[in-house]
Amino acid sequence: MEPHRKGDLTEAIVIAELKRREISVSTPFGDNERYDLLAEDESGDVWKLQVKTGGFRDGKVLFNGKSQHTNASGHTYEVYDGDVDYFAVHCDDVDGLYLVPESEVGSQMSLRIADAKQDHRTINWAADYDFDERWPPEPTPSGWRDALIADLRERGVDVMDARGTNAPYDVVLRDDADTLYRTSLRPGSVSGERVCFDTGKTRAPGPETIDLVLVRCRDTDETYMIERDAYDESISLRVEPTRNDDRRTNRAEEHAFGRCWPPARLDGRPERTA
DNA sequence: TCGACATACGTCATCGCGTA
DNA sequence: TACGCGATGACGTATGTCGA
Repeated sequence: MEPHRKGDLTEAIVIAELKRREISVSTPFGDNERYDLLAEDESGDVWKLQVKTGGFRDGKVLFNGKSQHTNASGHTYEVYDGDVDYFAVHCDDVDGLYLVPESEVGSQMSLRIADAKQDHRTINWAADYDFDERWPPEPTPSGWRDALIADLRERGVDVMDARGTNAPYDVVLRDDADTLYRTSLRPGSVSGERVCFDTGKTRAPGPETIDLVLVRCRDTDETYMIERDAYDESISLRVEPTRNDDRRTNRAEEHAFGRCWPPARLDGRPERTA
């Protein structure tokens, strides 16, 4: 099978495997993201997965931890380097699904299934990376949600935590004028010069239930604020200016929380006061 | 319309290094 | 010294965008 189709087939298989385990899966729109899937665990954390086809050779499942591009000077290779959280590796030959942290993968990795002729401490045993053993992943050590809420309170923002309720938002923010804002909190990262985050469309918290989205970007160490009705299904915030500046371009710096808070009165909404 | 260049994908070979 | 892993890079494929 031609490689590109094989990659698509593996992606389809992984999606099916995740759905079979009742894991919520989203796929990025278009072909411009470095990750293949977004998977959400039971706690609501969203993980960027890069699907890889594993080849079975010499008792090992082999896969590459880099992407390859072609440019004028020939082929170039790029490691994911934080652009994804985990590799979801599927090997058709052994019908195995493995979850490997991006940080543990260099340009290539092999997961040993068969016994080696020689015991070696560098051997990566496939059983240690079995998907069912590894899912759900460990929460991010920083506890980005708590850190974000603490940061907001440090800025003097009144934050009411809505976790544990059935509310479609994570927190409610109150400004100095006692106006309340139903707010969704999202982790974000920089990919392709844009701040990427799960826009939440899979869980359908639209403008009718959410006023603001706060994105905590680990790469820029910045919190961005977006009014929910500023986009329909998705929005991207450019970290670097484009060559041809366009007024439609959403610049990340213009959404920095410190610059945007408190929000302008949301048009067409009844004023909500405490 | 077409070529250049960009985004992806997997396979394979070779080499260096660490370890038993 | 043999073995095993990881790094590197050449090679093949498909598809989309953009400008001449």
